Amino acid sequence: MTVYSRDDLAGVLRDHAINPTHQRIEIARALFSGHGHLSADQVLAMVNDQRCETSKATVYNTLSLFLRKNLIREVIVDPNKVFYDANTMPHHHFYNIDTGELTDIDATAVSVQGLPTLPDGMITEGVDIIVRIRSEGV
Amino acid sequence: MTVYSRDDLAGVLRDHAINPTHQRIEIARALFSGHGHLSADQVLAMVNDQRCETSKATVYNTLSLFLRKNLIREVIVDPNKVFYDANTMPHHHFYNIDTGELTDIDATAVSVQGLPTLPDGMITEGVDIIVRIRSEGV
DNA sequence: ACCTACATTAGACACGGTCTAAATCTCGTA
DNA sequence: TACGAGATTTAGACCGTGTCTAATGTAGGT
Repeated sequence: MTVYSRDDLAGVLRDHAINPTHQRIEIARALFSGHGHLSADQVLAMVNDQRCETSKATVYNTLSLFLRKNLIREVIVDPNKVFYDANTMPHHHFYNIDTGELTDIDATAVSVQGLPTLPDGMITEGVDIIVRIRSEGV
Repeated sequence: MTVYSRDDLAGVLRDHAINPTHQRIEIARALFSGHGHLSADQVLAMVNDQRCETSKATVYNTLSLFLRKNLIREVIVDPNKVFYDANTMPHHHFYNIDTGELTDIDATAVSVQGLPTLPDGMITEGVDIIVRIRSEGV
């Protein structure tokens, strides 16, 4: 797990054609800090622990900007919260039903067979596999 | 696609140890009407088109009751809405990003290889595969 | 310094979903 | 038929995530 300086992050943002402002760098810091999968309110909390105060609107704006620029991924597993994932390598997820915890599964080893062909004119945007797990004997 | 009478549905509910009340039968009718995947508010709208008016609370109560009794399944693909699926056979989904439309994929033909072993003491509750698709050239 | 386009902000708002406390229904028992 | 207990339904208040708006701040080019 790499740790990025604020300058590194500015570079990463520029590489994705994103104007690196203070707020965006702090939000990127939170996402790339290795805390795994964060929801918008967790990002907001982390950023506001630091020096640079940021508003809710900016966090939401920035997350959808990062998403559009393929800097992060959206993970939809919880009915009332979206998680954001700084890992853009192809991968899937374990989802612990009891704790809500998400764990990555490297996709290079995983293969899916037997999917039907797509309807005409449709293309695949991505395949998400979610393995829902829980503790034995609950 | 089978069509159920209200009496059939009452039987289905009883088979799942659910007391078949008027409201529950109407909600089951909506879910099993072949409209595919419905959100809570769609169910509410369909039920209130019929004779028997039903409150929002009852729809939510009933949906989670049906879920607990394995009469229906929950499909989580849309960030701001849960869909309910009367098809409890093992299956996966195509999700049309543009229209929000969900289509079933029979799971009997699909196989997944290369998933890592679970952490100790954990068991798999289910594997969901979502193939996100969209129209070519958007 | 000025202009323009972009970025940020507070706070109101929308909406899916939950909770509560009261009303109503069901059904066995007498 | 009347009763009571427990299950069910209900309106409406409430909560949390996420969006929108309109005003303000900021950066870069001339």
